[in-house]
Amino acid sequence: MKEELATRYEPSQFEKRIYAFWEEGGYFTPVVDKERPKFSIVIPPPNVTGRLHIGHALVNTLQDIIVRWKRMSGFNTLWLPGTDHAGIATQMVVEKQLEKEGISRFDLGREKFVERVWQWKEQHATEIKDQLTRLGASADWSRERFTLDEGLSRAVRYVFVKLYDDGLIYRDLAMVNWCPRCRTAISDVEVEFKETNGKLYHINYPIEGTDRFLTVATTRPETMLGDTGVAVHPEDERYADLIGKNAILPIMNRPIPIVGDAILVDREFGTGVVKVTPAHDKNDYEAGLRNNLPQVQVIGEEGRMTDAAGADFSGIDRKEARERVVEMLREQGLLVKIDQHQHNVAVHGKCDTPIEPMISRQWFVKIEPLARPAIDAVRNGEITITPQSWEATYFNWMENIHDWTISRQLWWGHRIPAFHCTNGHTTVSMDDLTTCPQCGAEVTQETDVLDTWFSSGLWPFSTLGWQGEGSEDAPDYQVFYPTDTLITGFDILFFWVARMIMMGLRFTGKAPFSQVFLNGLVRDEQGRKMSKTIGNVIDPLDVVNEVGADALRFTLAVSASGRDIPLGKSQIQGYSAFVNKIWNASRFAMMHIDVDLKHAGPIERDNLKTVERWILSRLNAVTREVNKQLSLFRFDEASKAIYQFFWHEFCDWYIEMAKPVLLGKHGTDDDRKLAKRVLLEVLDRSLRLLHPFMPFVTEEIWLKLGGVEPSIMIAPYPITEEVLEDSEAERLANAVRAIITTVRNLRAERGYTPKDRFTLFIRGSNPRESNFFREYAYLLTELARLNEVSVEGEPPAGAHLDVVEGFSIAIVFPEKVVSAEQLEKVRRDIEKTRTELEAMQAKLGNEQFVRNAPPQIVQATQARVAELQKKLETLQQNQ
RNA sequence: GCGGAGUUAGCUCAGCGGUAGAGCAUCUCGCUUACACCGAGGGGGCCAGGGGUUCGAAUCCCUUACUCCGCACCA
Repeated sequence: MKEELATRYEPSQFEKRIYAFWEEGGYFTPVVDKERPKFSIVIPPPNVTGRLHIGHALVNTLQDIIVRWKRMSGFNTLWLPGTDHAGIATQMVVEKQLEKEGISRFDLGREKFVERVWQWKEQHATEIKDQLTRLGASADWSRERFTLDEGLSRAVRYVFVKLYDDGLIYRDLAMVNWCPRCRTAISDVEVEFKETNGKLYHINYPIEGTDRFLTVATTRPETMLGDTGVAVHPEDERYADLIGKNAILPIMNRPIPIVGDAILVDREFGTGVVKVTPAHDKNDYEAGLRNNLPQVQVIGEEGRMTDAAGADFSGIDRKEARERVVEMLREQGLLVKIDQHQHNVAVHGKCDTPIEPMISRQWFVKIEPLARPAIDAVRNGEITITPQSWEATYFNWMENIHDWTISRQLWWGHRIPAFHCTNGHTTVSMDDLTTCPQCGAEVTQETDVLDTWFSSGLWPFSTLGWQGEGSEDAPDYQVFYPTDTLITGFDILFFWVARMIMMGLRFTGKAPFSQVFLNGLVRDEQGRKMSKTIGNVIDPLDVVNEVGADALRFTLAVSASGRDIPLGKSQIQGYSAFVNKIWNASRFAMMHIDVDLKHAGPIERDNLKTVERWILSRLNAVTREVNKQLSLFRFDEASKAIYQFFWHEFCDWYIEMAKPVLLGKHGTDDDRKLAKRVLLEVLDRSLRLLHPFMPFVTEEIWLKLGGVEPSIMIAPYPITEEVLEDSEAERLANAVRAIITTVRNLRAERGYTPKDRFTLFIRGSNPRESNFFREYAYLLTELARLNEVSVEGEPPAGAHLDVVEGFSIAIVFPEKVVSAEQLEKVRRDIEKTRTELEAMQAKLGNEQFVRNAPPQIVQATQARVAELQKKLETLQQNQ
């Protein structure tokens, strides 16, 4: 080898250079060719709100592993990157920025404000790209998309218009979730419930014309100002006579009817009397419709009380209003009691502000017709979800889905393509209108924008050039749609995954992807959620700077099983040691390899010795395992398999076994040549196996091996080759390893030093085995530190006897007093062997076991018994 | 309330019907010319409790307890 590796593994020395090398090579960009087998995947577009966190590092590492694996496996592979405009979230961060400057978005006005958000977007989209680059993401940046791009916006507009024309989008006055802080309606999925220790207020409502009261209980006394009725259960004897009478609403002194409503009222709960506020509670809203109760809006869009709440309250905040209402009730003697009450408060997931249910005119998607095919697609296996347990959650949600509120009273987003005229006509149109098609009056465009997830729902096809009817021949769409795999967090299963499935099926007639893998949440070592308040947040870029991208990626892969992922410094450190190991093993190999891959020629299998056959056979098995586990999204199993092989088989054993030959201490020149060739082979294949997990270090090393391909990332991914399988070589090599381990154990147990040398007697059960041990006597001598290995001789009396992997061995130790501790150890060994033997014999003595268990199990048990018997007898001779 | 997941070595988890595993941590011994981010070796578990199915259960079924996550939500 001409080139050598640096003495120390320092990722910062080459990671950026390697990434630039890939970009220059154009390896991230697939060809647009319908004939070639393709693999495509779209990134879950990160929000342009800020920097990427460790969760992004995870989801993008997992995608890159799959993408690199598929690309090396011969697929024409596209990983399409991009970002999401993230309506509310981005608007919020920019508003906060403005706040620091002492202005609000209203001071700027819509147009100027949106300009500011675009500036923000440009800056952060660049930053996000840089971060993904540092992680090694092999995404095709030439196809980078943003949800507000012109093409994607056209697709959004087309979908909106089409759904409207099909009667699946409507505009209506309805009870919606209103966020007073963001001053917009939000959809059901954006509402989160927070368990809160609140209060339950019991209030007396006087009954008109009597001196009786009805006691109602409420958690939100301020809403009573908008009460327009009191409900009891129609069959409740306690109150039956009151139905039809009026109660007097305290403070407001307004008569409100007492109605019977079996749906709203649960007789058993509380006093069995419910105040009805149709304008500020979903259940009350419906009860109000049933009983013809008027809707009085007492809380406005900003969470302040309206004029309808009366002069005492108009304009004050809803929180303050609550205190004042309670105070007034107390003064009037109508407050019965206040109980502690634990209940769930609905808050806006983005800003934690308590939701105000409110009647408002909004745009909705009639969802049921879209949901049905989406349910079927998962049910009939067109789409699989991994881990499968999420399918139940998916069905549960889809089957109980409610219409989707898609309008947002925001400025940042896709403006709804509806045009209102002064005569009250509304027209939805692909083209911008200036006059009303119905009456010719002037029109203005709807000011609301669409829910961010409306555009994200089209992501798998809008990013590939689909823009509605007539755009289906877009080349990327033709070649890469439908995509194959979607990898994302389970937290956006409803927000995003479900919507993509619905939209994809509706508009392209195809499921947008066939496999969904939902990854877990990254947590800290103690399983806690990472949060700024706890201070346990790990910034992926810090880790990359510290230990390199490869160590971080490998740690994430090893930890990712679909469940929550505990991540801490110790884990990352452990796997950065592994990268270091790869580096140093490669360094060692390259000191001996003297011909590059291009000129190495095929391996002459007939000349291979047992140890070489063994390592190649093991490598082949690992290759099978990795390919299989990756196809199942078992990143943990796949990465652990290579880790185990590379470190504990290749480095710990094979390299050590090859050293005597490589260093010229043993064997012929041809032996050495062959050993070098095998060393190169195993290193090459291992690097290729590892590449999807550790792209940088594998490339840095592999380039120096002089392969045919210009980059490891387009070299073929190893596949299983039957000729490499060799169970006999594995059996014999395992025996050698076990014998060496046994000698090492005994050395330690008996208190000998590494310098003490022993004589080993070993016997094969046939001439072939004897020859094998004769051939590898030098290895036993070297690695077990012996002075002699005797294959023929009879061990002298007093030698330590044992049976290892079925082979009888005897070891002659130099004179040394055997301590009580050592005798104890022998005794325990015997005890352990005897216990197992007895258990096995009992099994065989059980007629039902022999009769019912599969024959191979019975045989294996018999074989084990024979082995244990032999071992027990041998061990007993040591006493 | 409905649904899902979990409870295995000190920690984090894998194994999901046939002799209890890994990583980290811990202890002992070693600076053997790739690597001390190393090597060799050791200790440590009635697989949450109970019941059942089976020749055989950490693994399947039932049940209890606790934890977590969705969804729904009673004022």
